[in-house]
Amino acid sequence: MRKSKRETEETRKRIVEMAADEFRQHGIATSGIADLMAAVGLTHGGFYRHFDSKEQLVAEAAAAALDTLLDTLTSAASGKKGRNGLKAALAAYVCAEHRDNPRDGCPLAALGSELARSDTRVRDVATTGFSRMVEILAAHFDQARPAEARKRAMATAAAMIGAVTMSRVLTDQKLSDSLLQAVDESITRA
Amino acid sequence: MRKSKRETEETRKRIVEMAADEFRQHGIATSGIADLMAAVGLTHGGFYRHFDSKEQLVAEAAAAALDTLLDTLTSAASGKKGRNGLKAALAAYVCAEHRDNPRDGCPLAALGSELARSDTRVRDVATTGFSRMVEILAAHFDQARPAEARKRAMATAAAMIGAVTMSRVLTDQKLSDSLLQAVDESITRA
DNA sequence: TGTACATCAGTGAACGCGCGTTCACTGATGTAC
DNA sequence: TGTACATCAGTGAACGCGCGTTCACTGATGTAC
Repeated sequence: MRKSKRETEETRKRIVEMAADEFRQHGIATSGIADLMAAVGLTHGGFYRHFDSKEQLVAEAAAAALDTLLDTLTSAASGKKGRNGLKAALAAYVCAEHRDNPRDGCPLAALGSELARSDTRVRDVATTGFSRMVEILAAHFDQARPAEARKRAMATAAAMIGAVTMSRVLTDQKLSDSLLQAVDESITRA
Repeated sequence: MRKSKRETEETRKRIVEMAADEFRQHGIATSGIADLMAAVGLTHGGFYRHFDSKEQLVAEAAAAALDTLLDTLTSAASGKKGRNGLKAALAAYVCAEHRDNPRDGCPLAALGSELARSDTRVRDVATTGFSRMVEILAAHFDQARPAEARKRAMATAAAMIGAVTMSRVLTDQKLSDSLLQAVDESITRA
């Protein structure tokens, strides 16, 4: 049953990517290894040929999800200067489509409070991801001095993450929609 | 072993309050009924004399935690007018002390992403709590028309919740501190 | 290039464990007369 | 007001279940000669 090196590498990658999806959709503590492996088309026993523990997978899945998010933000803003780049990134993040699809969205919004209680390795990954998100946003506050741009970018990132998280909590759709709109306007205007 | 009505009522209240604390500190899915009852000084079997299910307790604990939060915000801002009331509420919420003590802090910040995946009853409670938080904040945007004040209050609430949530994720203390400061300044300035 | 052997990806049963929930039981409280 | 009985808060054992993790095994892949 042994697989080739290339196949092994690809399987590992598929597990990480499926985990990133499942964790964002169902939460970390509430996603089981057996279900995850079944989703990839394997049995649970093989998991430990690829990872030391669930926690290691969480760290790698968070990193993968953050990479995707940062690519999305970067490409949304690409080719647009200053405020327009920021607006484009906001439109991609603070929107109903993102709210309704946690599975391929931002892991900080989908898992924020769970990440806060995760071990250091996982939180380190999230910290790096958040910093990179701030840098991407800061590049679009180009009329401010770098230190000031970074501060504004941090506040913007927190508002974006809070907006999407809370928009998913609210059971009142109109309220949820208007929250997203309010945050979008608030940042765009600032 | 039967207890008097008054004692029963008090026991029930103690369970709800302990649950509110434990959930905020350790998360909902990761807090067990047995541990919770032991923390209250009882055995787990008695739990179902008071509640139909864990989910019901979650809803009541979330409501209790939100009540406390709203009292805190209200009393922080009390006696201060307009912008000064907002500043006082912000100082109580977007701060290191709140970040470092999830156990008696805001349940939306402590449990946001878990609440987003909770059942409708729990999310209804969170929705009401969020709306009331928005109303408290909106009262301090008194130079704007009511609809506009409400919008700004929603954006402010999202930023506050996002700030505290993310400040708990970050492993870099300086970065965490400066995130709180950036959000505080950003809202105060707006 | 071909052969013999070591490696190891994946399987599926099994591990101990803690979960939410149920239940028979105890004995103090509440109630009906 | 006192007595007899029903109620029910709390106990602790037990339920089925799913969790993360381990392990003996299989057989294809990789490697050494």
